[in-house]
Amino acid sequence: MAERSQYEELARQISAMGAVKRSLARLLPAECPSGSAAVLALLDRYGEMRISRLAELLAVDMSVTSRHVAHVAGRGWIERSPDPDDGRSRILRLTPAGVARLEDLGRRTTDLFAHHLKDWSDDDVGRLNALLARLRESLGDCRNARTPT
Amino acid sequence: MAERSQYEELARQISAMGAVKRSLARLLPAECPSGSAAVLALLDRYGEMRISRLAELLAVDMSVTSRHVAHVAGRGWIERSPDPDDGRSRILRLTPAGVARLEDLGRRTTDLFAHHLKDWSDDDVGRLNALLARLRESLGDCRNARTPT
DNA sequence: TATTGTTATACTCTATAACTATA
DNA sequence: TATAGTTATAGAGTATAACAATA
Repeated sequence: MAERSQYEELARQISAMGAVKRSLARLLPAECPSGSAAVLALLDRYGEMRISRLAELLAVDMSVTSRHVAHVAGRGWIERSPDPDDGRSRILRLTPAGVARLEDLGRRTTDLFAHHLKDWSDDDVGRLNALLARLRESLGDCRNARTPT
Repeated sequence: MAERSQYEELARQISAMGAVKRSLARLLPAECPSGSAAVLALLDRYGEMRISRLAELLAVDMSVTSRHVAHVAGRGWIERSPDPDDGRSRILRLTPAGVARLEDLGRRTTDLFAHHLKDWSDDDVGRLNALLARLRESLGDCRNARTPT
C-alpha cells in the first residue's frame, strides 16, 4: 500500500499521458487514426477474433469498436467472414494490405522511440511496459464497480 | 537503446492507457471534467500563473487551455487578476472554493487507487511515477519536430 | 510587427440508447 | 427472451485559423 501523495502523483502522470499519446497519434497517416491502428495491432498480436472480443481488448464499448472496424474494413485492411458457429457474428482477420499498413506504422513509432529514447536501456523500457501492464490489470474492472456523483 | 519489439509494446501500452484515464475521469463530478481537474491540480502544485504557462504544463494548445480556464473560473474555483507587468495577460489563482473542490477530487482518486492497488508497494508506485515522468521528458519536444504524412 | 489570449469551426474518440438479426 | 452487432445522437477533448488587444 503506497502513500496518498504518491497516488495523487500517479493520477497526474496518467492524466499527462494524453500528451504522449497525441505525439504518437501525430505520427499516423490521416487515413489511419489511432483507433484504426489499435484494431490492426490487436488482430496482428492475438489473431482473428470477433468484434466483442476486440472491444474487450480495446477496453471500449462495442459500438465504438464497430465503427473502427468499419473504417479499417473499408480500406481493405481487414476482412470479415461469417462465423460458422454463430450467424450474428463475423470473424475479423488482417489482410495482406493490413499487414503492410501495420508494418509501416510499426516503423514510424519505432523511429520515434529510437530517436527520443536513445538513453533508455532495454531494462528501463521493459520495466515500464511491465508496470503499465500491471496497472491496467489492477484497474481493469473499474468500469463496472464504481461510485460516481 | 532497447529492442524494436519493446518499442512496439510500449506504443500499445501507451495507447491502452486511454482506458485507465477514462476510469479516472468517471470518478469526477459532471461539473468538473478532467480538463478542469487538471487546471486546478496544476495551479495547486505550481502556484499562480498565466494561461500560456498553464498550456505548457498541460501540454495542450493555448486555445484549449483558455476554454478549460473559462470553465473553472465560471464555477468560482479560480480567480483572474490583471497582470501588472503585461496588460494582455491575467494571473490565475485558486480560490478557497477551488481548493475545496481539489481536496474532494484528491479524495476520490486516492480512494480508487487505495482500493485497486492494494498489492502495490510504495516502491512500485514510485518507480512507475518516475518512469512515466522520464518518458514524458524524453518525448517532450515531439510536438515541434516531426515528419507526418 | 510580435505576442497573449479568445472564439469559431471541425475532427476524433467515446458512451448511451434504439434497432436488427440471430440464438 | 437474450445476445452480437450496427447506427444515431450527444458530449468531451483537441487543433487550426481568424481575430482582438497590448507590447
